[in-house]
Amino acid sequence: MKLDRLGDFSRTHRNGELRLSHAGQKVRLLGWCKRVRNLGSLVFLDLRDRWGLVQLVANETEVSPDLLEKLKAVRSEFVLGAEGLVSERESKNPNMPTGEIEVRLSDLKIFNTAQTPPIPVDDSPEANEDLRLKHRFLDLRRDSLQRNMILRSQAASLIRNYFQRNDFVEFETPILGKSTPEGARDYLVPSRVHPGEFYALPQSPQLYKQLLQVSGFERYIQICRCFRDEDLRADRQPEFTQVDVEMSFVRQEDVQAMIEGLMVELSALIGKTVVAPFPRLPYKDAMEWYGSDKPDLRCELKIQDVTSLFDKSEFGLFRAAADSQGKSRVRALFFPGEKAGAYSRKQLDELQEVAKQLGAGGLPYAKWGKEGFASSFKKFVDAEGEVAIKTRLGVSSEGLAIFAVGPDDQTSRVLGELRLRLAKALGLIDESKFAFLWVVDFPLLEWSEEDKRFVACHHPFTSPHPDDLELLETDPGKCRAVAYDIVLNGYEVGGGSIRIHDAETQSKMFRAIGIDEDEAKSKFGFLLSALAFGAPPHGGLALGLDRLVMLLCNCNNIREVIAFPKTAQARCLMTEAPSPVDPKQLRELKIQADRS
RNA sequence: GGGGUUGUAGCUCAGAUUGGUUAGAGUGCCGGCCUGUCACGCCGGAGGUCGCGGGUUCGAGCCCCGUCAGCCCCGCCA
Repeated sequence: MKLDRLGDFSRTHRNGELRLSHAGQKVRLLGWCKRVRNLGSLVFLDLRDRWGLVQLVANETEVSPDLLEKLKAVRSEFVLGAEGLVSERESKNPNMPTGEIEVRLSDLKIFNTAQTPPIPVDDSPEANEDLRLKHRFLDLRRDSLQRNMILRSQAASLIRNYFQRNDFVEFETPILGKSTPEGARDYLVPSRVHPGEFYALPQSPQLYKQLLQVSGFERYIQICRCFRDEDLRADRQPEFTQVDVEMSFVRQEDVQAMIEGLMVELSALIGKTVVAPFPRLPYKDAMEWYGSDKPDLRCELKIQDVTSLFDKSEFGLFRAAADSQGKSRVRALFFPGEKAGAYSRKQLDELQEVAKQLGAGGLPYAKWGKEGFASSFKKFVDAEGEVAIKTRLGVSSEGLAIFAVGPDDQTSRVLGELRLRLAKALGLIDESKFAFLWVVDFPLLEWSEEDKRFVACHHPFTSPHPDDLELLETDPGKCRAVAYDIVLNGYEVGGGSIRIHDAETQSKMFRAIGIDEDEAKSKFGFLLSALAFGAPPHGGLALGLDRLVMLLCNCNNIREVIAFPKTAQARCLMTEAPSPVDPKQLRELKIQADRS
């Protein structure tokens, strides 16, 4: 097919903006053909651009036979230029914004043809994700991804504007950095100039932003790509974007207030009203009530301790917990409602399967439904006992209670997960809500069975809680950190801390996690040295931009807000990265590939 | 590293009870007809390595073993 040249053809309007008020105007439009409807001597064509759709029409009594033939030759996704008169439609379409008008063609340019797309370019039904990723450039033409990418751009712009307004300085820190111990696996980049030596891509610009505080910039912001060579999830990509923030002379509350202001504005971007300050929940309470360090507060149900109800019970499993002096506890969740009370044997079995996979022995339950009281441990519960359970759990009518027994870390895991699943299945989550909260007072350190030492929960630059300083040397596992996560609808969308700003505390911290003086010097010498030259008290946080935008877009997968994401196996199906390289490149780098 | 799940026409899927003739549907695509369509309609047509390899069987889309790929989860992610 002979193509037209763009020449000096340019658009006078955007397709989606034409209205009845434009009637009578001669317009020039650009875009892609969404669909042709050929009625013989009357032909319609929907023309799509970034701003919307408009219907073009040609009628054999009005246009030349050549133009009509040309129009009939157009196929889906051809790239077109159209010239014509905006006219009121004979038959209007109330379902589209431009549905009152159409453009009566006087000229048509075909700038390019297109093969039949391997995936549908409209929104339903959605093609398999591997096909979508392979032809991502087509996938990105779809309305939903166009919307997501545009919202992402708006969010990034809002964020820059917000921090600019608040006197932050935007920085760019090195991508080629130094590999440090602790934390995630690094992506490494070989140095050609220094054979056998490697740069590491940043897991986060943590140390740079702290050093910029030492330099006196006081307020730092960077929207930066970070890299972690760990396995992927629906909300985790090997490269992701962080909104990195750091401030001098601040307390935890100052950082939180600054971020809350931003969240209010970001929420408003999609028409959600949220009220600051957000709830603050100590880590301990989050685990106790919600079984999670990132609870979804769109559902208000709380885990309850019911151990003491069973201190005289015949039910050995629960009785043992009551006798264990806190080593083991019986904890329960009650889901109110008819639907919960009517949970079937089969559904309960499925829940039990989930509980077992999470490490529980089984899933004791009690339910109150149309047939009255039923329970997996009913034979151990008399009428009085049932009343006691109902009173403790706050059961007023129908519903389902599930129980977990064992050490806290296990019962939290089980009940935390089942809380989410059941709340979702039972419609107990208010989907319209944007539920922010801060989880605070995280432990500073946790024991690593693998490494046989304490490791930092957050990172090794996190300040110990001032009240717990002594514990760092006497009982490190009990020491709290001045660290805080911001959680939205059950997703951790950011985390930060007040940092250690003096060399002595920093050395103490390194000691606590088993990094000796020599190692500390060789790995973090620059930091220790900087802290010794008048580092101000400082702290900050980093937001996961991808997750945040994912939630703004009402998606449950981070790939929907990343233009060119990778698969769960960390491949790009479009470019087929990663790939073997030319042996010559390896020789230059003095690297041998071992593909065994 | 482990567990679960999916893979059949360009795309989305069906293919049951028990392994049995020529593997179907919708949509898309190609051709014809059609002056008010907008998920256009009507008529006709083309289109299949049932992911790949091996095995069991007289016979495998279906059963078995292996393998590859997508997705979800655990571990991992300071």
